[in-house]
Amino acid sequence: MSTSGQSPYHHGDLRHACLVAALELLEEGDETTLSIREVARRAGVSANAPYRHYADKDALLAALAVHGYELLRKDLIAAAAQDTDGDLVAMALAYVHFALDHPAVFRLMFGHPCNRTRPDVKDAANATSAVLAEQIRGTAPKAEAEAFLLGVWAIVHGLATLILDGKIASDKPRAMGALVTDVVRTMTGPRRRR
Amino acid sequence: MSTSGQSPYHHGDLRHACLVAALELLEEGDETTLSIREVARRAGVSANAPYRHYADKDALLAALAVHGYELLRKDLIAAAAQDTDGDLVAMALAYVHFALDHPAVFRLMFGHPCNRTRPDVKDAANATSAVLAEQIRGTAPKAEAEAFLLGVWAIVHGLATLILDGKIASDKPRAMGALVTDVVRTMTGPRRRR
DNA sequence: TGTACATCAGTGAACGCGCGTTCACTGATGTAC
DNA sequence: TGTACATCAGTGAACGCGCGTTCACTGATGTAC
Repeated sequence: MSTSGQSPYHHGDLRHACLVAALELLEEGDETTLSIREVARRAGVSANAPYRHYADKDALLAALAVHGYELLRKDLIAAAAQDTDGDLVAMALAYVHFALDHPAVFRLMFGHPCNRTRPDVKDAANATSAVLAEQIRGTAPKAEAEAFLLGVWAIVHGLATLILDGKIASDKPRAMGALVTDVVRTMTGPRRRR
Repeated sequence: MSTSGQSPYHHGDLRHACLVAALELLEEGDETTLSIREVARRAGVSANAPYRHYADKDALLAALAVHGYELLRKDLIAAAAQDTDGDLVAMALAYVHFALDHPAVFRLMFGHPCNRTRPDVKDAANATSAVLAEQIRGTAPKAEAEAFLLGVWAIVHGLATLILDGKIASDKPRAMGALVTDVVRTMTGPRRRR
């Protein structure tokens, strides 16, 4: 495997290059602008070369989703280390920031059918939500552990998607981070005057 | 405008028929299976007839989104009447049920670019979230009204999308409705032992 | 160290497909007189 | 009540497009002897 030479007939690591190109495409637009042909173009390779490494388009999408779940999982683990006991703010921020940083990947990860059909994607998804679940359970009131877990997940996921879809405006001087912090504190903190 | 006759050259209400056909298509699959040509086929009309009523495909999608927002708004208003003071369960259930009953429309309403570009869609979206906001504000603790509003919206929207995307399993005997009720009560009710 | 050969990772051309959209057109409708 | 005509709402054929995917192929690589 040598990458030297003027016109390398062998690419070197086309599998990875395809993944990177596909991620670039997703960052630029949405899932509909992603095609095997464009990925091949970006990788500087003929239109059918990617088929050496991905059985079909679905396989490439699945690989992207798996990659996304791994990234998110790492972010969540790093954030969990910052959250002191009883506080879930750092994790919530990590979740929302991931969505804002990789909108199309995030949508692919949660909306695409490959989540239902591909075992590898399901595994990656489960591994990621396990991190989330463990951290949330650590701060949950004992009697309502299950509902609290789903509630917090729904809050961070809901905030992420609503912001992503422009339903929660950011035209205020207040930053998104402050907003997320506020909401999470309000909904998970001790309830005050009704 | 007569619908009698053996082979009506004039359809009668093709505008509406297109909308209905498009909704059917969305219920059956996802947004990618929706095409002007298929809509025309369903309506029993030539491939370009819909262009009499919708400028282009985007206009049709926008009309679908607007229709979806109006349906959701009506559901929310009906639910609001059922919610006694301080309780948001009926509205939460209405929101989630709408998403489960019309998954593709729901995704279109929140994920599609026409939400950002089409003023009519934005108006419909605002009218719908206004209903939500008014009802939630009525039960919000005074000092945290804004954060509480976003928090509750995030919970219902998060639950809806997570369930829709199969992230929250329904294989337990426990019904989705009970789950949603539980989560909403837990997250909005008085906080107990930590 | 050199060579034959299996294997791997690409190429280039071609396929069929369904799509969005446009064009020139025609059949039906309703209104003015 | 009858007729000319503008207008509306469809038709049918065609366009170009980019796509996913397959095919037979070739250049490069590495390994056995």
